[in-house]
Amino acid sequence: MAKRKQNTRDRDATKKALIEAVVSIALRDGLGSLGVNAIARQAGVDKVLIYRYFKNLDGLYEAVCAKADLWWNVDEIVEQIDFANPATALGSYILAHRQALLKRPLALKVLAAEMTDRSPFTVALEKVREDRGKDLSQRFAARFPEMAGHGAAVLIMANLLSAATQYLTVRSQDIERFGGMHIRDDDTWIEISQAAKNSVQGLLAS
Amino acid sequence: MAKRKQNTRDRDATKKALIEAVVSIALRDGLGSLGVNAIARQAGVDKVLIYRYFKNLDGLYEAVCAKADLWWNVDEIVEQIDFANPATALGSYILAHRQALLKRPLALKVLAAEMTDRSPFTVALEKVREDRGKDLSQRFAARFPEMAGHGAAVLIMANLLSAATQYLTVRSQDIERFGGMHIRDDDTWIEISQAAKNSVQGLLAS
DNA sequence: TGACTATGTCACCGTATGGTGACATTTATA
DNA sequence: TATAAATGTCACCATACGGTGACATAGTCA
Repeated sequence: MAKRKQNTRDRDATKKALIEAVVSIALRDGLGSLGVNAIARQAGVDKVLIYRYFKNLDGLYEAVCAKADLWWNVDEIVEQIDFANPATALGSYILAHRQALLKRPLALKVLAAEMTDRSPFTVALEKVREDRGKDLSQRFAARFPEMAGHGAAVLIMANLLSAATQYLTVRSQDIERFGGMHIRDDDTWIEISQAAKNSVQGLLAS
Repeated sequence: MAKRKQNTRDRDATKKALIEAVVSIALRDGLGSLGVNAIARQAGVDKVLIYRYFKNLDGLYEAVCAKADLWWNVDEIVEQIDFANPATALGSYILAHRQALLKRPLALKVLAAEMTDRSPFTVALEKVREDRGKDLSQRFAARFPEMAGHGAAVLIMANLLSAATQYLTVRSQDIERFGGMHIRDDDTWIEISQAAKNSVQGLLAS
């Protein structure tokens, strides 16, 4: 279990071991299982060093957040979006959003934990998510000025579909089906993307 | 804090006090704060009675689930739905779904907790939710046979919108906004319902 | 009444937690 | 080289947890 540290006295290495221990426990058992004792044990280090080097558990958590990429980069999303028209863009965004989340298991754990607890992890996620969200929606608005004419309906649908994608992607880590849909299958998500595209298309045609 | 029980020796009253203590703690602090000591303290009863009368914490939880209504009744939803056409039906379902959840704060807590933990609460919720969901979708299918012609797209959109409603309603207990939408305002949800209705209408027209 | 059960109180155990102070040893500085 | 700081180990504290056995008292039934 414990990554034994030999006699090496290296502050940076110890801090790194602690940070990695946090991530490893969070991924294995969830953020709820984090604690000084468990983290120190996992890092193979005395727990007192957490207080010495990070002052707090929260200080350690903040250090983890600073090193982890908790959310997608806008460019990473944009380059997977088909900007042919607003509808196809939104359909492909769903798939890109889901893939970006799946690439970040820590983000999935934080998204799950933020439903019940507030921690440095969740506040860090809130912040970066809000920034990226605004950035992305601005890029959408810039490419599709015609969307403004249709009121807020398209924006609302985008938010709804984004929320659903987030929720179902997190849940798909634990459950197989939601309302009959096999939310772990890529095929299902292609159908979801298509249905969303067609819906928004109908919305714009009206 | 502790609801003092006087000298009354009444097994049923004690069991009731324990059950109510579970609910009260769950609503105040979340399911994660439940434990023998806290529950017994809240009920003003010795913790050993939990083991005597319910065998386990899980036994007590199951008793709580048996008495609580963790999910909406289908009739309660159906009577608020406008079955004029599939699109308006789905739009009104969103509002009915949200209202039914808001009426059940314990359901909201369980929905939040099931993201990170599995407990008798979450399995009970899973079961009743699945049953009611199937029932409701059958009623939809019976009233709108024309939906079958449009493939699974409408069903998929119904599931997505249901997931989004569930997620955003739970989150609205803790946060004010999601992607710029004020998810606590009833006005916002009317707009959401309208956007969803128009989307599905467009989907059926295509 | 007497015996027995049901109900409830209390003290206690082992374990784990978050947190702190005292000590040892390595490294760097004067 | 002598001194001080940095790094790490260890023992310990108070608290809370889940869980159990021993005991007191109220109700019930023969």
